[in-house]
Amino acid sequence: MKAEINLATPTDFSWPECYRFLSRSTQESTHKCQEGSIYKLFTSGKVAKITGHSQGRLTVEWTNGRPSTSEALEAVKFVTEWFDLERDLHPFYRIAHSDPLLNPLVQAYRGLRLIGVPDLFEALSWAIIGQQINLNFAFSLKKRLVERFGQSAQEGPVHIYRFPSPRRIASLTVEELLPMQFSRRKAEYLIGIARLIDQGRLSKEDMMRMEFAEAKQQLESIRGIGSWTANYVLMKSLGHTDAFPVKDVGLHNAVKKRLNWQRKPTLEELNSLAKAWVGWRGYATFFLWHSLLDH
DNA sequence: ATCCAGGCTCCTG
DNA sequence: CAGGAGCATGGA
Repeated sequence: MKAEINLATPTDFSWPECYRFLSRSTQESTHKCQEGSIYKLFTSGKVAKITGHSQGRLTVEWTNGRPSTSEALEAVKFVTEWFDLERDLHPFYRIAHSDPLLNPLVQAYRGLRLIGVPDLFEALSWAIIGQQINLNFAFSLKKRLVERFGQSAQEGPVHIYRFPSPRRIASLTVEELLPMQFSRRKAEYLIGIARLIDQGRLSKEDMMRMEFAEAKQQLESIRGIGSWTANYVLMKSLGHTDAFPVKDVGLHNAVKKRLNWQRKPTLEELNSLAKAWVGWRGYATFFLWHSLLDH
């Protein structure tokens, strides 16, 4: 297996815009952005360097050892889901172009794709960590968890980490998470979900076979997962472009800012705006979130 | 100081 | 069954 793989990118793909989203926090702990490339640690313990190029091309390179066939396939699958490379965005752009709120965003961020969290446990954990608290605090909680319980590898001068496995988190007690400033509730949610996944009672494979409503219902039946978290995960990990976390504060702030309002929109107003986005409400939400990086 | 952050559960009346 | 307290902490 050669140590570099080329992937074709779709027409509507902007590496710089995706990179900008993935660089949004200096506290990010599960990948490293450096000089236009992104480094990611895979299960094998090998680090891949991902770089977008012009001419509709993206490369995945291994810097510390050649990948086996299965490792290469894992990486390709991951990158494809991470950048949503197989999505046909024409219907979304058609909707967005005739929408006063979305049109400026798709013009400005042309080629941005919904950056996912392909691993279901990581997506659920990240959503739970982010409940109620500001994003900076959420990033530092995640960083503590990752640096304490995740695998790591050395890549030049920097350590790079993987999000901890469900098995590792399932083995913890609530008391071990409290000193890291998790609330008791969040620690319980996290460990509970890790156990469900470790026991095989919750899996991405199963969830991917379900219709939206069924998947949402299963998620919401789990302690710690409400409608915001369910929709977040459906959108970021399970590929549902219409999942709509309507209670999201970031979404509220983005809409307020884009419309130049003095107040945040009500849920009724949001649902009303979003009627025009049906089928793509998750994508619309993601573009609105991205707009908060401006200014 | 008070309120709010990419919410949710649980308790109260 | 609607409404509200509590959660952990940092920043405005």
